[in-house]
Amino acid sequence: MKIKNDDNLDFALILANHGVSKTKFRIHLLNLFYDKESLTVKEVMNKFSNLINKVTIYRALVSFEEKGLIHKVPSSNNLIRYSLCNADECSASLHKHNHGHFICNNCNQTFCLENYKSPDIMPIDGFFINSLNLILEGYCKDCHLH
Amino acid sequence: MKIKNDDNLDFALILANHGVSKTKFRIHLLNLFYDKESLTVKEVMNKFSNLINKVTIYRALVSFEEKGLIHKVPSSNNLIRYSLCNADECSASLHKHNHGHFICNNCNQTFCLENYKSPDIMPIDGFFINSLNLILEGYCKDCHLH
DNA sequence: AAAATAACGCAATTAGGTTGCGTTTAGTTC
DNA sequence: GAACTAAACGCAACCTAATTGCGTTATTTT
Repeated sequence: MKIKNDDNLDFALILANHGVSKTKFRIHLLNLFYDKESLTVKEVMNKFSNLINKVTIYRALVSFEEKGLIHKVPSSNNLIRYSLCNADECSASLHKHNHGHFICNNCNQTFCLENYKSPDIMPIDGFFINSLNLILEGYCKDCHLH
Repeated sequence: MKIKNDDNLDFALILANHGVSKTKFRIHLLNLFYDKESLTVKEVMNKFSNLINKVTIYRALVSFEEKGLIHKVPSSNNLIRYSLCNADECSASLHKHNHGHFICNNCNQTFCLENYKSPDIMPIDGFFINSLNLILEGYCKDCHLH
């Protein structure tokens, strides 16, 4: 289950525990990830009303990823998309969700599909698996009628 | 199972049956897809020794996709990647594979993981699903030792 | 509080992907 | 199979996402 930020989490503390600098921007960015299923750089820029330089966003996302806070989500629309790691399923080197994610081909929003279960990760000879993602794509309700 | 081109397939005929022009390039391109699990534009360019203009490749891929010959495969490295449709599982509007695909984060090669089974597609209210992909990422044997 | 380290913003650059248009090739009709 | 139509092709230019370098500012460490 996704943790909501009405749990009154201390985002600065979470950053510290992961060895990430506690700048105002990065605290707010982490907060964002607890609200949204997944985010692209563009979405983050919009959330900050374009007041934050895009380079800063790119570097913060890379830093979060390196420290195991977030992980990339594959998609067909060639945009880098990140999602929050959850302690139950993600480790520093192995990322997964137990459910599928739906990405709208029009508005690019992402939704959790709890009904779609991901298979468990099992080792396979010759492959060093870092992540497992079950990706569904199509159109969400709002975009279907366009 | 993946059909191999030692089945002596008539690629020109397959193109014709899908309403795609049978140019020399497109016949060879389709042939390529029967050899390789999935392809990016870059990989196609290399296969043709950069003799084919990239625009031609992009447009051929879009055409193949529109006519239901290939479909996009999501990945985290923001590259457009296509894979051959198989008649068993893909229709014009709904694409899936019954097994997972492994993408190497280093060499970008793709491998079928038949041991990983994709869940069946089931309709969900408010979502119009076009594709389902089970994506595993990491490093292949060759790239792990770098 | 001072020194060391990392984040930030700006400008410039790279790279994947797209568009317009004139030319060539494939498909169609007689 | 010659003439016409439609689509594919190649080139140049363009767009947008992502990256790099570097001087400045903020954070972390001691």
